[in-house]
Amino acid sequence: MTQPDLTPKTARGARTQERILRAAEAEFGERGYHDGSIVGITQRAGIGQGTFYLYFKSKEDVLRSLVLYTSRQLRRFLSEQVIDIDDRLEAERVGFRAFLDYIAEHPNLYRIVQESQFVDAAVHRAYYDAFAEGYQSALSQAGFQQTIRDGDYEVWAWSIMGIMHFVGQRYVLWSDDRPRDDIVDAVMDLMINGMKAPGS
Amino acid sequence: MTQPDLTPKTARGARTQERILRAAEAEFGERGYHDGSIVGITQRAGIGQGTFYLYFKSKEDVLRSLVLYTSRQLRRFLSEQVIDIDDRLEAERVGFRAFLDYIAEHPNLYRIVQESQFVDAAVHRAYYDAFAEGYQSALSQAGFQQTIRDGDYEVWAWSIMGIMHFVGQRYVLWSDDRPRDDIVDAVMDLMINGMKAPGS
DNA sequence: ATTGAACCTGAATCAAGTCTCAGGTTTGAA
DNA sequence: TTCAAACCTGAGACTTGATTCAGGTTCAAT
Repeated sequence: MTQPDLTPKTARGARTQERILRAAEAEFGERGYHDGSIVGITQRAGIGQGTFYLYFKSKEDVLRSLVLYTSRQLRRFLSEQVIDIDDRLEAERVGFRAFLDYIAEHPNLYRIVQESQFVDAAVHRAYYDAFAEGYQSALSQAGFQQTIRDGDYEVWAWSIMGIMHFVGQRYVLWSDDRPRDDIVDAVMDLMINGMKAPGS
Repeated sequence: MTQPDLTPKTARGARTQERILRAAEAEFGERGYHDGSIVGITQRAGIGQGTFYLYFKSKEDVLRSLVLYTSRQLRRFLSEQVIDIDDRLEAERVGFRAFLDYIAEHPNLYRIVQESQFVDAAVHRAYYDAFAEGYQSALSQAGFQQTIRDGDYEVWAWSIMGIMHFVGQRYVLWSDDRPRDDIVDAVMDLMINGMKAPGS
């Protein structure tokens, strides 16, 4: 009843686990979670089917791993891009641009995160909670320094994530017919200045 | 090779088709599209399995029907709520509130629309394109009347949809620990005034 | 009362795909 | 060189569920 330890013990094992992860990213990204198969993953990885189960408990388990991986990688990437920008609004612009570039570069990972909502809702929610928390504290900091207005930063954080998600979906994943810079400008204009007419 | 006509010819048939649709809404909403089954749908509807195929080509087909149904119903509902409000910003507030109330009332339908992304991407995208178009033309109208600032209304429309989606997901579907009015106020504050600090 | 189009049934068919397992190979520390 | 832990294999046991179909029922028009 004690489940075996699935951690690779040698460099060879670590390499194989990594190949499985990359193969699963391609398989799920291209065919979706349900149509994607273990056979497909192991073939892409160039290993036997049984090998998959040396490193992952199940099909669901590898999806979870991919979501956690994406969460860490994307948050690290965004914070790296923004680390030495003092102005919050400028950081917002750079971060938004970096996000669009990331999903353009990793559409499969991004799709997998979305689909995880219907496979393991908890891991999907944890992904967004982690982002929201980071955003909210960045906004609080900026508010304290008077870089931005006072406001309900928790709700704002979720609003900003919503904008990023939908705009990224529409203008990067579905079609990239418009220059990314224009998109970023339009969004920043809305987020910074709002919709209110000048004389009112 | 000519596929049969699946339209109900009598009131009885129409009633049965409607029961299937409602049963599928519950089944897919509660168990998800993939875990949901035709057996489950037909049992909820109180009919035989074969009857399902008198009115729907396949499992996918009934999902498509539900998405189209939701698209029409939600857009009708929102435009009804907003029809005699002249001020666009006030209309925005009322529309947003109505949207939150709708998904609180119909979480299953809303989940199904989301999941359709991974079953029939075209119908999912059409759902959002229809909304975006409506939004964009409402914003253009308001811009013409100087109710709102000039801007990239297409990108703004997708931004607003993103906010509605994420905020609805977080504060209605995942948890309703905060009063809906507060949420609406916080979002409207951001959308109307932006984040910019007063003296800058 | 008759009739045929519309409607309904659910057991059987059939395809897919996850996960296990018994047996074989590789590796590196002693 | 030895040997035990780690690693790898892939056929097949097993489950699940969408869809079909041959046969039965309802109902409204004649």
